[in-house]
Amino acid sequence: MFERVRDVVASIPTGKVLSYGDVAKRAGVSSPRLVGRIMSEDTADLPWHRVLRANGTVAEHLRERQLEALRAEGVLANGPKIDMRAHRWTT
DNA sequence: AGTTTGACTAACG
DNA sequence: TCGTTAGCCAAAC
Repeated sequence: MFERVRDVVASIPTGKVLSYGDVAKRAGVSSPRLVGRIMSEDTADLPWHRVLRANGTVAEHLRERQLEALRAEGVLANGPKIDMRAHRWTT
């Protein structure tokens, strides 16, 4: 199931983002916490910065890197939060 | 085997 | 808009 989650995250196009809940749903896992936990263990090649909370914020220990990475991909934050409505990956 | 802990979310106040 | 509560799964103690 970890592979499933990783696959979903890896398939997020540059400039787009997903919430943990979205990733969980796409990956077919039961809880968004799983996604977070999985990524905390193994983010090796994943664009983990493209995954944020549903409200567009991120955990503090990641926030700086997160925003920096997203900024580099064109997902500019209007402050400490990301504009999910604009950048949410919808297919 | 039971408790604690997270890169979480949705619902309430 | 921000803090709290309850529900959630798997790993670490």
